[in-house]
Amino acid sequence: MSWTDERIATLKKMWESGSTASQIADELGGVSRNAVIGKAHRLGLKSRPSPVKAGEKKKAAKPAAAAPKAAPKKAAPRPVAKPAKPAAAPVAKPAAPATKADAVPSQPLPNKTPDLPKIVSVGPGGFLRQGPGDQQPPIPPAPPRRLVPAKPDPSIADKTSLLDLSDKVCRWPMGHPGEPDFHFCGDAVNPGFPYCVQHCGRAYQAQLPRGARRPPPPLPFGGPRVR
DNA sequence: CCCTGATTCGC
DNA sequence: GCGAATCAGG
Repeated sequence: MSWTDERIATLKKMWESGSTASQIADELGGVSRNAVIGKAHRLGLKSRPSPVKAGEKKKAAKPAAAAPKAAPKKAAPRPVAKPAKPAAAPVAKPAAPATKADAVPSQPLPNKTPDLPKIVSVGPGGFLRQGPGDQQPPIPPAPPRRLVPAKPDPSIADKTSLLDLSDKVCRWPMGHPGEPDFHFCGDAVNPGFPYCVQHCGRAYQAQLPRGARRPPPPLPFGGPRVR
């Protein structure tokens, strides 16, 4: 599998939405979790709440890690020494949740929250499912108007692509990412929601108890891909 | 054990 | 550039 524009776009969207690398990899298909992470980093995306780095100690004694490695798998001695690179590239935004001490949920308002981990889930086609409340933050700068350029495939020339999403059009996925005709609904949204009225009906179905749940619920175009 | 992301390094 | 192997925290 190669990293096409579409796949990269999906990767970016999902990564920035807080989807895990596994989810992204699974959605894209044909790539491993590691591949996604590797690509994400190469793209310059970085540092979602990483479990390992979250509890960063002040002491950055990194070299210790390399030592125990010694003989990985191949007996090939690795004289390579990559020692001093301490002040690499600190994140522009200092991590908010340094310790559990913070919290202070004193702001239920959906106002502009600085860096709280956005709770976003990914729907059937890799779209962003967001709470109606926090629709506002995610698309502040209305990007340059693009009337369907950069879309080599004529079959989706008039469709709503991943890049054409705005807070005014329905984000319901039609098809699956990576497929040639993948696009979004694009209808006018139900105000306050990411979807049009019709798709809101699908997106916000009440969750029934497990026992009483209807197995074959309506899903867009066959629902999630089966693998 | 499972999960997560980060990093390294051979390809 | 890619991603498996590896590391490391939860």
